[in-house]
Amino acid sequence: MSTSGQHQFRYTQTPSKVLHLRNLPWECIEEELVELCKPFGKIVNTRCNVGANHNQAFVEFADLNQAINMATYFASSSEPAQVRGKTVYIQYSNRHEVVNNKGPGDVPGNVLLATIEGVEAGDVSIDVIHLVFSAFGFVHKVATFEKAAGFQALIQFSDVETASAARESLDGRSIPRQSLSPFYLWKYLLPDHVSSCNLRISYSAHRDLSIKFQSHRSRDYTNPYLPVNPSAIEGFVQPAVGPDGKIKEPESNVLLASIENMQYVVTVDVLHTVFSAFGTVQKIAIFEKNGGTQALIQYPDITTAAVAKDAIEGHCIYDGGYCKLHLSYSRHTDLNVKAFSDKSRDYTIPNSTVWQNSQTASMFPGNGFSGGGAGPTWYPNTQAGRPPFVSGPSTFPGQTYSQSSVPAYAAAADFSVMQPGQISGASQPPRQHNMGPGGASHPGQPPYNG
DNA sequence: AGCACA
Repeated sequence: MSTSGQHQFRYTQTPSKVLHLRNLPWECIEEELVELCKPFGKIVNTRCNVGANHNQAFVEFADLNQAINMATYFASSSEPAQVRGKTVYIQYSNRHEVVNNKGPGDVPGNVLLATIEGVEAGDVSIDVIHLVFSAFGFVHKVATFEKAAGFQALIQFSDVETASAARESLDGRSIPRQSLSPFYLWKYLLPDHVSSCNLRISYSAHRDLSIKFQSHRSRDYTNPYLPVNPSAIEGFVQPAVGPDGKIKEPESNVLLASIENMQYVVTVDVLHTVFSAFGTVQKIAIFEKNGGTQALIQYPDITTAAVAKDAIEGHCIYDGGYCKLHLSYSRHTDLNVKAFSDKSRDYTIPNSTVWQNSQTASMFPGNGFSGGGAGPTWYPNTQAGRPPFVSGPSTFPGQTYSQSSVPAYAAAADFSVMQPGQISGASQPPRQHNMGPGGASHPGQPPYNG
């Protein structure tokens, strides 16, 4: 002690919340440092493998007193600090913060930067990106763009934790060619010519993306009132003006859906699922007209209706061309429907407990995607001739192959998103407000409740 | 065993 005191005397150390550690085992890892240091306080940063021998490190504590605690403890302890049996020498660093080896893309934030490798910008739609990332939590905004690195997207989550979970699970993975969603709309995620589609994900320095328009390049799922950029929508799904220059119908917050080739029963629940992908559905009414089935779907605003209309128009609810949807704007602006019947719903009436349970969580098309490629793919025409939805909500197809709870993306080679019906939330009101397609929540994260 | 720079 007196000798070491003399050494200390030669190298006068002013206390710092950064400690310098030396004589560490070669290529000591962060976890080993943390193990050694965390009893003394909160570690905010580390830097390992410093020096020619890779046997030095820096540890930064949140508080100076924590560093002092550690330094003085080992200075007077008969048991030296050790890592893997090697004595570690600890002093105050002559620096006051750790600058670590993390690049800018490694600094956690709530916005992710995804580079989608091996695709052209037009190959992966913003809806697919939204679907994939929504498995981890509510996606606030998405912006896509092309850079030298390729096709990229910024995905904004509520918080760092959600973004980190998504990054951990998705970085280096591929977007699967098709999901197992029974909803044809979300079944084929990639065009045929795309052979692989790797995701490289880092953190963006952005905290809040500025989205000017809802378009095929950018979406703000928190703001249904954001105007749709007509030029950006153009060529995305359906131009609003026909080739014959026909005057487009006046927009409305209520959509009229005609269901063509309705080989299977289309229930209010099914429509709610499909249309909720674009925003809050307020009311639905199903009726017969001219021997066909039609439905009115009411959104709170025109913008949401416009986005939904453009995205869904001409798509089929089921694979095989079944239940093809044709959409137009209704002249209605506020439907007068029964709160709960087999042909209508008013979701704006709170606490309609009769149907609430079936509405919560189990109604997202994105949830159908799963199983690491191993789960059964659901086709309406393989259900032993039985129409899929006749028995009501409990036979929602996503639940027909529900398995035990699996963490999202647990499978080795493919996507594995939790199954519908596994999100607990029987007490959640049906307010999957502004959820995009596949607005599934990660386990432990309740659906967004605006 | 004695302070990094990406």
